[in-house]
Amino acid sequence: MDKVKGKRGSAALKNEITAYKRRRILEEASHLFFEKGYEATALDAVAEQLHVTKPFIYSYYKNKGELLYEICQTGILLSLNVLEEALAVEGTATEQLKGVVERVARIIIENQRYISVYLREEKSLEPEDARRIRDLRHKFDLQLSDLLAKGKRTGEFDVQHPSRTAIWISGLLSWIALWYHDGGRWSATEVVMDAISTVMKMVQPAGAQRG
Amino acid sequence: MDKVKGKRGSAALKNEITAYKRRRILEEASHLFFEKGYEATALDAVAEQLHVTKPFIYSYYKNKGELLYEICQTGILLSLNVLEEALAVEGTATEQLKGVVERVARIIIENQRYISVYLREEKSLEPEDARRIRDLRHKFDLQLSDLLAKGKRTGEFDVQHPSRTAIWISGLLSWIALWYHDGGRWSATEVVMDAISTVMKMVQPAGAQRG
DNA sequence: TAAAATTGCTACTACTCAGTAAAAGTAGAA
DNA sequence: TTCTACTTTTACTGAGTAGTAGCAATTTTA
Repeated sequence: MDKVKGKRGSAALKNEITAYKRRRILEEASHLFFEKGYEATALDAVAEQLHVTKPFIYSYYKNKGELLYEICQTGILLSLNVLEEALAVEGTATEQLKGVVERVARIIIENQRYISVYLREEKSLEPEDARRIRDLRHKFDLQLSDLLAKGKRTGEFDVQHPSRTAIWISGLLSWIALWYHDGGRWSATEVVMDAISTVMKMVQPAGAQRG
Repeated sequence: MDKVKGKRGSAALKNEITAYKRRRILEEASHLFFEKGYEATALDAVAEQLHVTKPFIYSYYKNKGELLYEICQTGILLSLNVLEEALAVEGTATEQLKGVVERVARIIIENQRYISVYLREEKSLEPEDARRIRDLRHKFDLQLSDLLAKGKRTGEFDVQHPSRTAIWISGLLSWIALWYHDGGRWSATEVVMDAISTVMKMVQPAGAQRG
């Protein structure tokens, strides 16, 4: 009767397998979009990486645009999730901000391809998809802004305009995705540490440096 | 005998006209590349904007890639030129850095389309072109780094690692091109002022804030 | 083992677009 | 007007690729 029937339980497994295939397609697509750009990457090339054919991809994704949408969404959701994770840790605004920058910077380095595809290919998204992504981005900036406002109230931070400062900070973090590269002049840890101290300088009040 | 002959002087005028046509093509191309992306923009569309045809463009540019190269180059050269202009003004490291950030931020807002096409479409450049652009970019970061090192020597700045800080600053400036938009929440002047104070906070030593 | 359902592939269409050959148009010189 | 040189267009080719119809292979169910 039900679409999800048969030996109960095997339907769940099947869903897992379908989800796995979708994840693998997304993963290879993100690599190629990152390396060659969205428009310049043919789905045949993505299929080849997976040792399957193009119609295989079309039976898991509606079209090329959906693939791009999910990559962009993955990038921003990963960041948003660790931001919320860091905010859930009890502590002063200073401690929380350090936690946010550390975790987000790390997740950006580890998932660079998702974030930079998002930053570079926003214009290739369908308008409706672009709006949804922008909303997520906005949510990120808003939570960061709230944290800055909290630190301002407690006197920990000196920021005249939390929402504008939040944009600079989220810009600094995004920027990592655009220039970092493995085996470059600086290690991931150095970059993360430097991001933390740079952000703290941006918000610390006079006479409070060296923390 | 000479390629440049005929009524002497008219050759110069002709060169000016050719240069003007090239500039106009570049300008329209930069608008479309900015709005729709490089790969997604057909040269027929660029030609249409200019009320000419595609072969017209091909008689002033060798191919589509050359157009992209010149757009990217324009973006970085504009920034590099105002940086050098600001450095030529006598003053303390603090004064010079403020001058640099103000001018570069302004030029980035005014020429947003060139800079953001450069940031987004670097992967679409021919390898050789990409290298040349990277060299210009590197020159920018290096001069900024030298300024920070100078301020460090005089005790005006507190930066442990000038070349890394230079990258954060040039990232902050580039970031403007990616999110600023006319008629948005903040005016160009507000953004420029905020960029200056944010950068100064990043480099100012303890107890020196509010300058 | 046979029927049914699912999954993936072969082979294709329809279209877009970079780049070009060659003709047509235009302006100045004689 | 006619020759010459240059500028711009018309009309085309060829390559690449998003997306699909329908078949083949495999697995599941009975």
